[in-house]
Amino acid sequence: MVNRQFANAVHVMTSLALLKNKKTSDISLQMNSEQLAASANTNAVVIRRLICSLTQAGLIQTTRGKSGGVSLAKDPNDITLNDIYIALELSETISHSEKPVHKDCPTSCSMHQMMTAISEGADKALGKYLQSQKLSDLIKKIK
Amino acid sequence: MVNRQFANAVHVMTSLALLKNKKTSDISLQMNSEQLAASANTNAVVIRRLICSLTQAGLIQTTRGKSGGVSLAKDPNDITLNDIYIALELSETISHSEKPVHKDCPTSCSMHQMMTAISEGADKALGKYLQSQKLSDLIKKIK
DNA sequence: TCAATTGTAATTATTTCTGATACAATTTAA
DNA sequence: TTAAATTGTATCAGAAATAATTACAATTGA
Repeated sequence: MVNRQFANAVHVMTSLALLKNKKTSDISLQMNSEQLAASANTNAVVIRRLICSLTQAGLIQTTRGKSGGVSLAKDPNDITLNDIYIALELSETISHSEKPVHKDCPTSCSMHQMMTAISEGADKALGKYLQSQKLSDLIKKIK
Repeated sequence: MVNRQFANAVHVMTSLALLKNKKTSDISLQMNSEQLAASANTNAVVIRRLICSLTQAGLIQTTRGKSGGVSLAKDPNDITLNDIYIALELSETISHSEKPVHKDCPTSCSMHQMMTAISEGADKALGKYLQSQKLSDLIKKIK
């Protein structure tokens, strides 16, 4: 139940990676947020917000102003899904309540700490998997 | 970003497991939805909804009517967090859009299939971790 | 200087999740 | 046999999270 941001970010990165691999011409290997939004069937601002996160993480480069746009900053072979996931700074995979505990209930008193540990373990497991998925491998499956 | 259901279900199972381990008396080793709701600081109906899922999965037993309630159906040593997770039949960990694709865009055309594969991999990784966490181990950490 | 673009704030709309009320079905206990 | 307590479930209301939209400042190339 990770939200759509991640899927959209993967979409953006995939598009840019495919573009980077097109060595056939000298066209500027960048796309703008409108094009990316059209491809991902969402709004350009949604894409631009993702772009900010991905830029800060060093995964893409952006240029502002006229004829600006976005391009991949690294080789697809050096980018994993975990890099993308981390870039978005999403909240923990397994959420749990911050509600007050019942001090006379051992379970209630221990749950928060317990769920934090479980959540960390889950994040770690998820991260390990995502780290095994290179962007370069993903784009091989396209067309 | 798995929703609170899972945390609440773990809470319920933990409470019941602790109760089952109390061998000190012959009191009926069951709790009702009101007690569980109080412990988890939520509504009794929320708990009853979880109870239904957990019962159908064979993890707990419920008895209806006066002096009814809920008790653990198996040994905590034979229950993992994955059993609980599966019981809830939550949607996939990584969600992605069902929106129409742009047929002239290779990325758009491939994304759904790609994200489905990624999501399955993530679910599998998460499941493997959750399977390693036994309820019996969790309750050892309490008090 | 103008047009195109990113960056970002603010607002609205939509979706998802939780909480609450109500009541039928069941079953025990008095 | 009747009353009370409980699960099971439907339905609605409210809250919270997410996504979409509008608007505009900042930037930069042509």
